[in-house]
Amino acid sequence: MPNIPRLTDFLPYLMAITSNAVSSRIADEYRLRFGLRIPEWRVMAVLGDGGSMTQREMVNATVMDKVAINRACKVLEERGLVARSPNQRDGRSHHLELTGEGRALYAQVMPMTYEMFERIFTRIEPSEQEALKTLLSRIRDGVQAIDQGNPA
Amino acid sequence: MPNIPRLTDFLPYLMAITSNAVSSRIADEYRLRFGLRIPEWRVMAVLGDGGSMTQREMVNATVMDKVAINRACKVLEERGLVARSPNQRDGRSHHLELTGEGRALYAQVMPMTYEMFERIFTRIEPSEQEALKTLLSRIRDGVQAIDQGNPA
DNA sequence: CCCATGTGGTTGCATTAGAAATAGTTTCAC
DNA sequence: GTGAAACTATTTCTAATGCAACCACATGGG
Repeated sequence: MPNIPRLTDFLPYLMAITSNAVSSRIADEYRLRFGLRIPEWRVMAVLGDGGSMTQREMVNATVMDKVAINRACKVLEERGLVARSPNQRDGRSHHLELTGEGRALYAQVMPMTYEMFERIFTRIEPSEQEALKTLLSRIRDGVQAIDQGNPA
Repeated sequence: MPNIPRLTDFLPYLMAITSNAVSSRIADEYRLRFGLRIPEWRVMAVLGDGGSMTQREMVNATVMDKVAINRACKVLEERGLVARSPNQRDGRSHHLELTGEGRALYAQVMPMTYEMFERIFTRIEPSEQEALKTLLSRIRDGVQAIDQGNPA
């Protein structure tokens, strides 16, 4: 049986520092070139992909906090990248979508994102990338299985 | 050629949310049972594993910020889990090590850590865990290769 | 219709993380 | 030996993150 793990051999730690390295590398690039932070980029990504949606729908589509979504939307709205329109079905929420300017930026941001990703993951074969995705998904399942037993 | 990635299919995003899920699950457990936060646990882990060392050595041994190390050490010292002793060779720094009480807590914390890890990763075969480690290491290499070209 | 309850969104507050500035110490060239 | 430059640790300041309370509207039961 494996004994007490060294920190530098402990998977949750390795995942944290690796994810952090990747994220902050990409985040620097976004801020530098587009003045976008990660939450704002994520909102643009879901709106660019999914079209018009409410904040709640964005929360469901991502694992982001509703406050993070709200703040990101507010910033993007002030920059004229996102527009709100009333929701007839529910007066509490609005439909949000990219403006023309927003779509123009989206068209710039996404290729850069993909290029950035390719540079970092050049040496990782596509098959390995797929394997990693399913592995990560299974790990999330493992966490969730425990959360079921120990609801916060 | 793959086109613009969906957020929910974008590896850096998946890594971030997965790592976050794992970390916060473990962090809750630490805080609940031992009143330790992640940085404090990490310091205990390296001291428990490596014996006496300076803060700078801890910074090198982990990827943690020097401020985070310093704050964690201060908290642990105030709780009597870690002790400082002067460094004859260099008056700027101290040697830090676990006290008896610190080692006692370490002996409790580490098995719990490992048990927690096993619960989350039950369904991930040891061979897959190893594969994941090397994959993460290669991804870090990829980030570093870019940082070389674009020094901050 | 009216009240109780639930939900989307917003704001405020506390916690955390990191960058920049500071103090004290060492090292090295001269 | 002295002064400049570099380094360890610490403090301070600012930005980011997440939680909890809150408001406005919606829904369902009486």
